[in-house]
Amino acid sequence: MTVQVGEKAQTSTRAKWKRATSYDVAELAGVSQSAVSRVFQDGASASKQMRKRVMAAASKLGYRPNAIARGLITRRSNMVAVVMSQQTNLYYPEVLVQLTQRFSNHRIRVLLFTLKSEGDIDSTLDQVLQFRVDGIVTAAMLSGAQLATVQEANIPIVFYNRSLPDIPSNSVRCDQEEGERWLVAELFASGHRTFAIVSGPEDSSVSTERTTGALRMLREHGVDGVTIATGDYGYDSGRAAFARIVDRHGGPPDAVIAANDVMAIGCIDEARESFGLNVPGDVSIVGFDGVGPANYAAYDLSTVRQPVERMTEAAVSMLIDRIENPELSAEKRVFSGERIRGSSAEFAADPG
Amino acid sequence: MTVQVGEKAQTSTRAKWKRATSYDVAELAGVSQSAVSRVFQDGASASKQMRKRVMAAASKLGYRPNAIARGLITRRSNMVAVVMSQQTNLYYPEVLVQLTQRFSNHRIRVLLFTLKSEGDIDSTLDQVLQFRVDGIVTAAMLSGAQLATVQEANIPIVFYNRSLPDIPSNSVRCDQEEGERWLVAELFASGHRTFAIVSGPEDSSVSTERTTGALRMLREHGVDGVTIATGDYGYDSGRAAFARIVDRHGGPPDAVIAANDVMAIGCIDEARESFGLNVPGDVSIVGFDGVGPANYAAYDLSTVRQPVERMTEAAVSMLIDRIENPELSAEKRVFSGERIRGSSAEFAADPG
DNA sequence: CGGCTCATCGCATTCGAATGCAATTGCATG
DNA sequence: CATGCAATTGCATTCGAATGCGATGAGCCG
Repeated sequence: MTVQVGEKAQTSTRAKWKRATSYDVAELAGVSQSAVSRVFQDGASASKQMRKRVMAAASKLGYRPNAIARGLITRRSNMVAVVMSQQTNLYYPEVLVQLTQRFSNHRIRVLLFTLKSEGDIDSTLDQVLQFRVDGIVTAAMLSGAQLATVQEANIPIVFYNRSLPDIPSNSVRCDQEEGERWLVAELFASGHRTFAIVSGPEDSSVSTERTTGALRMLREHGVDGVTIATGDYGYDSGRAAFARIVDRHGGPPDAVIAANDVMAIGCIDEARESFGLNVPGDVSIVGFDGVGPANYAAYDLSTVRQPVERMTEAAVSMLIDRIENPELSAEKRVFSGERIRGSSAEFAADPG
Repeated sequence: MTVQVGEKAQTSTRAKWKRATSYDVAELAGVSQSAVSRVFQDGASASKQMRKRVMAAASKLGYRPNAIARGLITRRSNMVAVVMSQQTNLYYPEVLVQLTQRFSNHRIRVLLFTLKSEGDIDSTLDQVLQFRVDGIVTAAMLSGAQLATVQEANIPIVFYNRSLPDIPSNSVRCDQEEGERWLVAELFASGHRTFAIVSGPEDSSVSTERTTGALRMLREHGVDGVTIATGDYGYDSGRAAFARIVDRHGGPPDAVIAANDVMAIGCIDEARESFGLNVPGDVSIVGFDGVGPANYAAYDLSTVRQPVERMTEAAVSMLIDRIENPELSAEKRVFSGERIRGSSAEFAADPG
């Protein structure tokens, strides 16, 4: 091992390979290690002069409490796991940003786990458990056995935008079905009679909820034989889906219901560019989510916006409650989406 | 403390408030704790039958090695910090997703830190250091003092899309200036003579690089008196900026150079909707990044795409190299952006 | 059959901070 | 001045896994 000092500017005079510990600080300050520990805690008792001496020594050594060691003894890592499928973050980055910042306000850090698709949670879950996170927010579905594993480990968990029916578990979600029902109702009320649906990936529970919600409402209105094309939530898949729909349907339907905004935008572009159709004149197109591009003037989607602010706030406070109060019983919070009447679909005039 | 058992279904017969430790497993298996530890390590020596006995006991107890405790003794947390400004993730979620997945392939987890703007790193950096991460990828600028702090703590750090001139540090970035110079060159070659720039937030170093890059090239072509409007990388700010530009310029310039795609899209919509202008007939608009919406048919931006795949791959492997090999000297990797000739700007015909 | 090597295993210690308990001090009160 | 109470402080232990070292045993060779 070559001794290589002085190459880099050492701000401090002590060239240290090891980071300073509370013992080092204690020694320099001439106090006990416990004292150092207490100075760096919130509610601990330490005199003013003690604080001063310790802080002086600490800053001289560049000491920072070791969160790992602290976590070991306190059994609190101050980390939560956020589990997301790739899509969730790609098409809804606000969710992650807001979760992170809200947790951070509570001095909690986010350990991020992303999944290629909602399928491969198993190995991920194992990792989550190994890191002894204080809690979990998951935007991916878990099987009953997986949930049991988590509960056995006594780790509070909050489901984001999914919920396990009949199982007591904490969840925060947007009412996908209600949103779809409104969209369908508006479309139907304004005269649309033939419909097509662009669904998301098969393993996306959100897509399933939206699709079945729309289908159910359509059936209630006596609409059957709805063409369904599957996409992957991406723009290109939306365009391809629209083309397939026209093909299978033998022309454009009155309305296309896409499982998210990005695919809806894809549909609009395909309708306009490849088929020379007028949106919403020839075909109405609606989406779901209320993401940024839905507002772009070229699209101005009719959609349902998820109240991300309130949902993330709810998820964070719910999880923190469960962390501090493990015996709290389960709770499910369901938010209605915000109904947005854009110009991508012909809706009846706003009654309001 | 009320004893409250049986409320929830306990899958296992042992109602445990504490998670199983390696000692518990050792006891049940009738071996030493060291043996358990070794079975759960990669390169450690343990006989086949030992493995079997220990694994049996472990799975019976639902044992999982405690990554926190392991991190304390090995001085490796197997976590890296990813520091991002809000914008980076909102307008470029791929970066985070890819970093996370690539690290995860190396059994490394991502601890996420988001900043409202690039300004408030100080408090964040302190947190990063407390968690004893093995390394840092930062998409936010650090001051010299901050970098010194990190280096003193012996934590490898890789800058993503920023670099400190004259300071040896690891960085991976896209050549913003080169990209802007190409855009300007194309615009100039195709006859544009009056220009405006929509810059990003003042504290975004990426925006600064792009803006000054464009300005420099313009000046080299003898163009002066360029109108500059400031945005915040968001769509609405792009629209507002365009309006201000027209106002100050007394009509639309030949070309608008936006610091990112989203603002470029905002400019296009404002030009078309509010001013009835033709893009690119009346005004050419270019962006930067190559994000998803840049491809939408309604916009089809001329832009420079960042090679995110290669950049994240480079950042991850560079950081891991430094973690495993701390004495490696600094390295800067600069990638050229991919030049995209969309239809949002009138470019001379592709020579290729 | 003796001696040797090598794989395997257990013992004891270590990582760095938190905390219960006891000792000490300071301060106010009677 | 004696007593009581509360605030500080230090000692010793604890959290859970990793690891150097020595002990044991198996297997191999001569």
